[in-house]
Amino acid sequence: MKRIPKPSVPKRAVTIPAKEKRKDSFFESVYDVARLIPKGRVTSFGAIAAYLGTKLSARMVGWAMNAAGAVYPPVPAHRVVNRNGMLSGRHHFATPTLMADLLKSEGIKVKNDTIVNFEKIFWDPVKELEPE
DNA sequence: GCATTGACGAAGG
DNA sequence: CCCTTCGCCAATG
Repeated sequence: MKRIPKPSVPKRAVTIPAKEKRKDSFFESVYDVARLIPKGRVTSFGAIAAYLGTKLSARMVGWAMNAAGAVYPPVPAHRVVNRNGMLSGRHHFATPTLMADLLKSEGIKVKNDTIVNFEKIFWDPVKELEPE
């Protein structure tokens, strides 16, 4: 059992626009969207950030993902890659190959640490998920 | 408390 | 077209 390096889950909401008070914290929103990613599909940090209205803070999404492995329920962080479709976060998994392996298990082809047909399986929360 | 970094992204040179 | 810089916000040193 590997010890999780502390969730460091922020108790406070980040600088989300007040109208987006749907979640208590920015991280929570990120996890929620990430869990909504259909199997065999992937999305990018920027897409999630854009859905949350903080597209300029795409880095925060990545940071949230870092803590994602410590939250519950587990977040399929392996389905989240950068805008390039590269497995930028694979190095943060238990093993460098875990992320690619998980993606392959879902039918996603990974070539040279990059998702094949990234644009085809790209899942954009802004498009797929309609604002209430 | 200030400086640096970070699973990003868009813009500028 | 490739490389560099800025922005964003939070965490860590």
